[in-house]
Amino acid sequence: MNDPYNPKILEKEAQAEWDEKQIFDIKTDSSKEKFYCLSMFPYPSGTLHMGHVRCYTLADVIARHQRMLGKNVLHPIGWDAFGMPAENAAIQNNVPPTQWTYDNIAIMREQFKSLGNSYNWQCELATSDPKYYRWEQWFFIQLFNKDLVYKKNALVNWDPVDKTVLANEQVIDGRGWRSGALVEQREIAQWFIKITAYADELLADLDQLSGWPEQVKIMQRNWIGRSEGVEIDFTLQNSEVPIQVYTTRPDTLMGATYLAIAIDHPLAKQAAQQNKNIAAFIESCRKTKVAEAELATQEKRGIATELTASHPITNEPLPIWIANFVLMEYGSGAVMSVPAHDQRDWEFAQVYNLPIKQVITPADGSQADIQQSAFVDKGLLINSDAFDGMNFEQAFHAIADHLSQHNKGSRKVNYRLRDWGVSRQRYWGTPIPIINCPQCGQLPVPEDQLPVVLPEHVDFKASGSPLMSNPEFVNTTCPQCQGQAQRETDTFDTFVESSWYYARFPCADQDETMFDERSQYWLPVDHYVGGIEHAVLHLLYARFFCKLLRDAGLVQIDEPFKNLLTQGMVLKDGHKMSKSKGNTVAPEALIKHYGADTVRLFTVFAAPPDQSLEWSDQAVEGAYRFLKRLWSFAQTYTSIKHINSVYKARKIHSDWHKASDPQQKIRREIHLLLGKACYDYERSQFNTVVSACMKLLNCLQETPVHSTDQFDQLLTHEGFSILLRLLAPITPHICYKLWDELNFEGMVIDAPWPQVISEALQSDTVEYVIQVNGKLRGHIEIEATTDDATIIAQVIACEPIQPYLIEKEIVKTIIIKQRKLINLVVKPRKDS
RNA sequence: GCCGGGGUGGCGGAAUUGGUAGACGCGCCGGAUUCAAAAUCCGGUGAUGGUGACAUCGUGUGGGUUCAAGUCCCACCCUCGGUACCA
Repeated sequence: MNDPYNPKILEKEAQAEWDEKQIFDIKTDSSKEKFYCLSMFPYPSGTLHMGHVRCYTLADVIARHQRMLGKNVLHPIGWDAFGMPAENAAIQNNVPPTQWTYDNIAIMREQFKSLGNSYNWQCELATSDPKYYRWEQWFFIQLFNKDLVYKKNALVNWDPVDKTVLANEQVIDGRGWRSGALVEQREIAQWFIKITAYADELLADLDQLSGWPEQVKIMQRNWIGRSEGVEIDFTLQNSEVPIQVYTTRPDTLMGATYLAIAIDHPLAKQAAQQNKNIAAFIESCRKTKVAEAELATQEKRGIATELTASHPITNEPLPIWIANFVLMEYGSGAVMSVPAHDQRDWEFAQVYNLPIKQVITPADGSQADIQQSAFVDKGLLINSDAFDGMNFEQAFHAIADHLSQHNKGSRKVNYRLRDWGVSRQRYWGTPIPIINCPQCGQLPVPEDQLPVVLPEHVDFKASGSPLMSNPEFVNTTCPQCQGQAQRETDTFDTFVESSWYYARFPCADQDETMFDERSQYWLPVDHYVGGIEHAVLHLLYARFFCKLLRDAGLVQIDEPFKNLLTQGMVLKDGHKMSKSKGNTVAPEALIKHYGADTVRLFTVFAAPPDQSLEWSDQAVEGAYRFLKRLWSFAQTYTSIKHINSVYKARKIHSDWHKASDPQQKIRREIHLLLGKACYDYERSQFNTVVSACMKLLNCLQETPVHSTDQFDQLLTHEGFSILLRLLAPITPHICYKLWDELNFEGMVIDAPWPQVISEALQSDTVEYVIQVNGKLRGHIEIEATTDDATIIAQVIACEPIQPYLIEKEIVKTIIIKQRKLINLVVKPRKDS
């Protein structure tokens, strides 16, 4: 304790002590409320980066805080172990993905341990472990049997040189990242899970997630994109089958001047067979990657077909165009184009000289200039025969009714959300447990043959998926006819594994069932921590899976994550840290140099959790300095070691009211700061918790060193015990050590959370801010019990504001904000 | 393009949600200590004008509401995340 602060030794000792006492082992304790704290498990990419450190520190702060609040805490960690990087490493360095992945896990596990996180290591799991993914395969088969999965064609990025499917990330400026070849869209058969069957529930249940950030809920709502509209049948000349179009603006139907269909629409494909120009156009549109951002920003192009549709009301002929901006995945892959009232249609009509017919006019009687741009607001109908004069609502219903009466359309709820394509043409993932039999079709692998294990030795050099070129894996027998059959060689999207891991942690060792009673006890996750980049995909899939699991009777909850903390990015020089930008900071070196507590303190203090964090070497130094100050302060006050023995049982001295004014003031300040810190813990704003702790230390340092005054000693005792407990979740090692050294009772992590003592906060006077015309002009100390009239009298009489009231000013209004502020609204005298 | 964040001193950020803008920390400046440096400690630090008390301006830009706006409303700019095969 006389030595300088030495985190290297101190932290190792603390961690060894926690290990030895097994304080983070899971305990079933019915006397305590359970609290499941979870951080999004990492992909084992090699070593921890600062983004990891931030996420896992925040989660650890929450877990330790909840534990100190008296809860029984589960705080597991595992590995999202399947993914592309392992496969890439295998190709580049000739290392098997299994080895690469498990080597990385070993490194990162040690790094996690050096951070001192309070994990339940018994729960550790890796998704690449057959013991894990066998339940995923099993569950997929349950979904298959319930008709919740299906196979259909979907587009992928195709590298014509490497002859592989590319991820969007692997397409750089329209070219394959390795071959440099221009990518093409290609249709292949893939498995889908029917998330759209749950669209309504996924949308509705967002309302019950009061512990989620509003922005995440809004993003999910928009992603699901429920809309109410009308599906309209446009009859096709020379065809029995009508072309279906979905619109949310049936009121503009009379202004439709052409139809636009996606390049993948069956009619477009048909047209391409008969017309070389159309075929060439479609071919040229395919030379782009499959990404919404790409489609939405590219130049809008189209080509006319020889097809014509009839307007469902007027029977006017409408030309059909093929356009690169119409999405096959949304609606029916065809839209009615109303250039007067849709900006995209308007621009398209300008380029291709298509007619623009105005049918909506502003409701306020003004004129819309549709020569300049589309008028997209809702308004009153014109040029629409029987519907003229109607507003949006009236027209919506009148036109919808008209169409359904004539069998030409009906009201329809539509979603932007699409079914989840889970097939990946890759090796390092969970094999999809399906057998394709030439006689019997697609059959699930019998449950007693699970898991379908990923073969270890495969050829990464062969084209296509490595599994496809592995005959021992591919060839099997049909479970139905016992004939020759082939296994599915695609693997699952890795989002499938991360959609249910939270429920598996409590029973990771369970080989008999997917989940057991331990999962039921711990679920739902009480606080989930992870990056904002997962706001939609992962968090929506995980919610979806929870509902699938519930409907299969496997869990008893509707939603998996009660509270959500989405942490921001870690940036350096304004950019996301990444190897490619060369701006990474390795946490390992920092931990070696400063210790884990400093790294933890910095990441917590530097920014509010939900916002991006700008890296600063100097601020790390500052965090270190604070811990050194804390350490040397404790050394100065080794006298409280003695006091703590004396005061152990007596937290509050009954004679406290006899303490001096300065002493009372310091104690008041301590408890105000404690209140602030507790409030900020509750709202997960940990950066200001640290700030309050720094102020608290500054405040304690105002008490004379080695004072023999009993009240000074009491202040030091109480203040320091509060400070150590407030800091313990953030910098657990130094707090553990100091608590022990200074003879406080037990371990700090087992100490009761400090409580604000209202008696300490009491004050006889209130300081009011005085404003004149909203500008700060002074302060006044007023007895707390004073009534408003007296307060006003005192304020008007008080010295500092006199210059603002003399002669030319008269008081017009007085605003009083109780216990806070008085604003005198004054104006010049008329005669001055 | 679309959806969602963010923009406050030299820097990270604070402002208990409409009530003292800049807490806390970093950096910088000055001082103490030291042979010297590091470390540590003390003081100062939004801008402009003034010797000074003080005054005026000031939260991305432009408008608006209000006794009072970083906070609410309208329009815009920049930037970050997501955009369904990165995880």
